[in-house]
Amino acid sequence: MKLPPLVQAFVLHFGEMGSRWGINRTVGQIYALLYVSPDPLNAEQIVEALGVSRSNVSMGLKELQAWNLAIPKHIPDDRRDHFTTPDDVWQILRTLAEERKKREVDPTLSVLRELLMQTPGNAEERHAQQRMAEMHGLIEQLTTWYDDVKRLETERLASLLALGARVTRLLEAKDKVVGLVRGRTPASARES
Amino acid sequence: MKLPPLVQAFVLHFGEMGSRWGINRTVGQIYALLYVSPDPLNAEQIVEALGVSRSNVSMGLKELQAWNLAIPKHIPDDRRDHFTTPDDVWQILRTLAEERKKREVDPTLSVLRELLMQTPGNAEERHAQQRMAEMHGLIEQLTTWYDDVKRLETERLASLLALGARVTRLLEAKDKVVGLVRGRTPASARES
DNA sequence: CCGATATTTCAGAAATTCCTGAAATGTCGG
DNA sequence: CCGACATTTCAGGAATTTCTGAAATATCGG
Repeated sequence: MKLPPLVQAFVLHFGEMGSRWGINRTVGQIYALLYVSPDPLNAEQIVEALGVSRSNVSMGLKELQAWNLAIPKHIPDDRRDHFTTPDDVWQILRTLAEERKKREVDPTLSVLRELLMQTPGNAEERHAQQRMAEMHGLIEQLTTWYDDVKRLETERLASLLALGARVTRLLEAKDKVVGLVRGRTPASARES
Repeated sequence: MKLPPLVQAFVLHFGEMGSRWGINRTVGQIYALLYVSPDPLNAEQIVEALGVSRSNVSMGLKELQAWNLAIPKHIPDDRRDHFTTPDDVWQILRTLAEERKKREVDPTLSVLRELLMQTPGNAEERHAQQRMAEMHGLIEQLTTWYDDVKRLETERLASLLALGARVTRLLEAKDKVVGLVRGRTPASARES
């Protein structure tokens, strides 16, 4: 691996973290490399930069594409595929959340739903089902919130984050002013 | 493994999902079993229920304790350690978020900080550092938000979620009424 | 259709992670 | 301190995942 020290450190770190994130080292490194590269890279360049096999890069790119974390950029007069990462980090965040939900949450939700349909055979099962219902309720609420938030464009999402928990304090005031808001700005009131 | 069908299905599912969550099958199964059990279980009971080795259970319990997802309950007149999961699912969510942040986010944040301190040697490194700065900014904002929200007690967190993205619409109204709110509720106005 | 180039597939080697049984260690009542 | 029981440690075998090189497939200009 021959890369500028700064880039190399970044790439190696992502390789290491990869395992904690459920992706393998090579995939993490490829992502990191594409992320900091000024221009799209082709597979051969990645091979040279990372010192891994061509086929490994091919598989890694395929996985990154499945995650929507690497996107092919066609370069004129060049048959080879070139790849970048989406450039808006907020978009990346959304993508990551979406994919992780799909892989890590949805299957559990569907299993829980199925198990909650069944009739418990005894007290032990009844208690288990009760606990499953609690978990199901939590996950449903989280995914509902997520579905709600994920459509926000970057700017609003950022300001929502910036507001953070202070929202709840604003909420305390909400009841006091909501009727007033409705009266003055019918358009925004309809949306709330 | 001899368990009521409902429990068994739940336990097996958590075992399968374990790998996607960065924990191993046994740990996932132990957690699931404790989660649905009406009473705390000791290691030997877990061995019987899951059909894995005693030492495996010992290691699994150790890991779950490190995650704060299994807590020892002392049972009078019994030398053996018994374990449960925290019972409030919202608390579990907080714990999970905290631990994942610690393992998956904090190390990256610290690497990024370090790399951003260094002086880039050329245009390529300068660009890389620029991208790292973007990522750093995003993560910082997320963790700030998280630190802000994590202290909320269950009830408020739930209502914050229930509100979801509708908050932003409320925000639009905020500017229009903020002076009014200030006049009526000085405390909440200071915070907005 | 051919030759040149690019990419993918895939069997098995390499690396890593998981799990077990045996031994070591810890803890308690007496 | 001893003996009974409970738990932890850990070396190495088992299982899984990752990676490679070779072969197969795809794509293009001519």
